[in-house]
Amino acid sequence: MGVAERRQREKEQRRKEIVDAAEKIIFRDGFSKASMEQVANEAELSKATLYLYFKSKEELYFAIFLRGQELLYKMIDEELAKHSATKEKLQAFLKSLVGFQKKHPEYFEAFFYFTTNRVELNKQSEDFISNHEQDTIYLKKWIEIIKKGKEDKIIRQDLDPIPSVLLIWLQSVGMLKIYSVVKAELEEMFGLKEGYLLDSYFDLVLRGLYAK
Amino acid sequence: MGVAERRQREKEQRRKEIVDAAEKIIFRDGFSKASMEQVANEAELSKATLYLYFKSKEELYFAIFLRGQELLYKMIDEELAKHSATKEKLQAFLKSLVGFQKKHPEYFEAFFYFTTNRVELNKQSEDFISNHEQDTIYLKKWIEIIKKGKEDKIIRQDLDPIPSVLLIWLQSVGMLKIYSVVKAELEEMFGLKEGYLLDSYFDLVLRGLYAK
DNA sequence: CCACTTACTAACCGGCGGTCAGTAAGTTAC
DNA sequence: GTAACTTACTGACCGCCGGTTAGTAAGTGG
Repeated sequence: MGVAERRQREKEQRRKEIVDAAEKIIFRDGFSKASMEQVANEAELSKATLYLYFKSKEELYFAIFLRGQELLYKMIDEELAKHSATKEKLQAFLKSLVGFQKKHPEYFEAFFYFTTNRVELNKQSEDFISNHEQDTIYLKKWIEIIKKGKEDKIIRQDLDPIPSVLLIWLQSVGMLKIYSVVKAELEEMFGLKEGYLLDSYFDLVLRGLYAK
Repeated sequence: MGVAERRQREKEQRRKEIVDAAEKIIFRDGFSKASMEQVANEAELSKATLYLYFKSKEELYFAIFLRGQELLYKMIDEELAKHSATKEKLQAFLKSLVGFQKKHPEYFEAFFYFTTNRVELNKQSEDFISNHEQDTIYLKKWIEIIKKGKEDKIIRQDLDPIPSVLLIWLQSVGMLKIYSVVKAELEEMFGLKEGYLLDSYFDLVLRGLYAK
C-alpha cells in the first residue's frame, strides 16, 4: 500500500513549503515583524493550516534555525577538512563562523535568537533532541582538538580544554552579533577599515590560547 | 512665580514613578511579556497617560536602560579607582561587568537589549545624545589605559589599542549574555563548577593582551 | 468669574497569535 | 456504487496588546 507513504511524502513536502515561505517572509521582515498571516499567504494556505504543521510561530522559526545550523556545521566541517594543524583548525573555525554570518546573516540571526532565548519549545520533540545531541558531539570534537593541541605543545599547558572551547564559542557568537549591530557606528567613530576589527579578533583570541 | 517650577518638579516625579512602575513589571515579566496596561495599573494611571510621558513602550524601556547604564558605569569607576596598575584595571573592568550582571541581571538585560537592537528611538532626544557622548568618553578612556599599558610594556607592543578595547567590550558583553542563558545546561553537561568558566574567561582574554 | 492650560482618561482602533467548528475531497470496506 | 470514515484545510472568531483620540475636570491667571 503506497497510499500512506505518498501521504507522508506530501505532508513533508507541505511542511517544507511552509518553512520556505516563512523564510522568505521572516528573512525580509525579521521574526517579530513578520506575521503568520503573511507567511500563510506566501505559502498559499490559510493561517490555521500553519498551526497543523507547527505549534507556534516560534516553532516555525525553530525549523528555520535548524536549516541554518546544519549549514553552519557543514561550512565549518568543510573548512576544517582542509587543515590538520591545530592552529589552522582554530583559524578555520573562526573564519567559518564569520563567513556564515556574512553569507547568511538571517540564518545567523535565527541562530543567535535560539542561543539567547531558551524558549518553551517542545523539548521532547525529535528535532530538539537531535539538535541537542549534535551540539554535544560538536563541542566534544572541539575539546579533542584542543587536547591534541596541548599534547603538541601548541596550546598553553595550563589551559583547561573544556572552558576554553566553550568560551571561544560563546564570545565569538556574542561578539559577532553585537558587532553586526554597531559595526557602522564604530567604524565611523574610530575610522576602522572594513574587516580590521575581525582580523584583530582572530589575533587576540588565538593569542590567548597559544603557548609561547 | 514658583508654580511653573512646582509643576516641573511634579512632572519629573510622575515620570520617575512611571519608570519605577515599569521597572517592577518589566523586571518581573520581561520586556516583551510585560504590557503597558500592567505598567499603568502599577503606576495607578491610565495607559494613555503613559504615552504623555513616553512615546512608546520601547522608549519607556530605554529610560530603564539609562538607569542601568549609569549604575554600570558607576560600578566600573568605583572598582577602577581602587587600582592604578594596567593589569589590575583591566581585571577590575571585567570584574565590574560580571558583578553588574550578577547583581542587576534585569538591568544587564536592558543593556544587552539596546546594544543588540538599534531601535527607532528619537535620536535627537537629549537622553539619547548624552548617552552616546558618555559611551564615547568611556571608550576613549579605556583606549588611553591600553596605550599606557603599552608604554609600560605590560600590553603587547603589536596591539592596536582601539580594536582591542572595542573587542574586549563586545566579546565580554556578548559572552556574558549567552552564558547567562546556557549556564545551567553547560555546567550540568560538563560538570563545571560555579564561576569556573568566568575565571577561565578572565585568564583567556587577558592573556591575549599581555606582553611576555 | 471667565478664558485658558494642564493632567489625565474612557473608549476605541487595527493587527496579531492562536483556536475551533465545519467542509470538501479522498480513502476504505462492503 | 455508496456509506462510513479520515485527512487536509479554512473562514470566522477570540483575547490581547500597543497606540490614538475625543473629551473631562481640576487648576491657573487675569
